[in-house]
Amino acid sequence: MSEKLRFEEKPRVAPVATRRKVLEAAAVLLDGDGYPSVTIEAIATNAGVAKTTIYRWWSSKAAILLDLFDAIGDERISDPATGDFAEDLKAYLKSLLELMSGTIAGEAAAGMFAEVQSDPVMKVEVCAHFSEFRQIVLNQIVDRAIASGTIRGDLDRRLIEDLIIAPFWYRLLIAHEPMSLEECDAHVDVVLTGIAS
Amino acid sequence: MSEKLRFEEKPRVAPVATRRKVLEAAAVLLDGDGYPSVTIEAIATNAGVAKTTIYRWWSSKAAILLDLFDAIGDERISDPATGDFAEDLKAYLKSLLELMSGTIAGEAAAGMFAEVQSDPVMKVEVCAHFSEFRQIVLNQIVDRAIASGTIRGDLDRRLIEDLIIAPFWYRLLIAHEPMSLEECDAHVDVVLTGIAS
DNA sequence: GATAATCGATACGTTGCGTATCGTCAACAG
DNA sequence: CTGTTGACGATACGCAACGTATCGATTATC
Repeated sequence: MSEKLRFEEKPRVAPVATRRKVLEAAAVLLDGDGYPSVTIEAIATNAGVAKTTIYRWWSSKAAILLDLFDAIGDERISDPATGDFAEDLKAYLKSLLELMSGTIAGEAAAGMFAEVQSDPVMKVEVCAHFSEFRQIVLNQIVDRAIASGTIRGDLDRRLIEDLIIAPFWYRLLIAHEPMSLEECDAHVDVVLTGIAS
Repeated sequence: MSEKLRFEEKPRVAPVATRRKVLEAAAVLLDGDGYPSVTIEAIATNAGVAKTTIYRWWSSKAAILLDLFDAIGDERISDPATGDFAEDLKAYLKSLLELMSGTIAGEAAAGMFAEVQSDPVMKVEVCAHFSEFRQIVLNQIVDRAIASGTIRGDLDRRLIEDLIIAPFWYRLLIAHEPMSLEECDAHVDVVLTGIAS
């Protein structure tokens, strides 16, 4: 004890087996009867896990959905790096579309945002997490385009990235009519050239 | 009874006094302690109205929020018609911003979308309503711009309008960091010219 | 083989939703 | 003036889900 006290980092995450059972049960429910059927009690039952166990490792339903969202999305969106900015963006949007429409990640996101409206603490966490999630790859793509002079360097980064990505989430989470693959392409083209004649 | 039976249209809306009391109470709650405090029972208490009365006229909390959203937004967004497309768009976005950030309309919208995640029936209604709401004025502005040749006529209408409006809603409802007035201007400019060098 | 962490089961209190019942009150028509 | 109708308030339910507490059993780890 010659050193300062070490507050050892306890593993504040669920044991893998438990986490796997819980997230899988949540995914099955979400995929089956949709978001309304995703309740803590249903998850517990379907996972063959006690409700108390869930509350030991997750603070709320939003936390579970966020965890699930991450588990699905992790390492599924990679940088296309085709060498062409437009192609990169199109590939990026399409892989995002595939993930969000082809899996339950989209519904997890929708449920997540619904949940945090009544939970200020998780709200900032989810928003921060979501923002980070969206930026990891997009940032790299935009970085290259700015460095190579493909796109204007005088614009605010956020403005650019929102312009690219906002319609995607808007269609998915608000309009509930996800973009099609063709619309992804068309969207990228018009973002580049603008709508003016 | 020589005529066909007439199924007279009963007035399926609440009497004005009741509606006013309920929506006002909902607004006060939303403005005060935020969305989590907006419960049917709290609305009833604050409005000095019995819960049964509320259920007589509204099918769910989402219906109340939708009604409130309309009541606030109705006739508050007018067509600027300045003669200049960019100016029209900027004025439009700013008045929308003022409405959504300066009143509780934004929070009503957020609560509305959270609510309908667990209510498939209201979900389509809210989405349709919301889509209509957003288009009334924007459509006119875009119409004029296409007619006058200010913007390209070869683009999909939805693509154009989503590009304009999606970042606004994305920032407001998902990122929970509404655009600033300056960002509205900058956004319109870049939508027109694109981000390419 | 002891200690600690994790777990399942169960019970509990609470909130909020949505329904049912019933007596009251006001408007309005005959 | 009286009867009918429509809206209302009060109250009581039943129910689902949340989140907490307790406690004995199980597993892992040293």
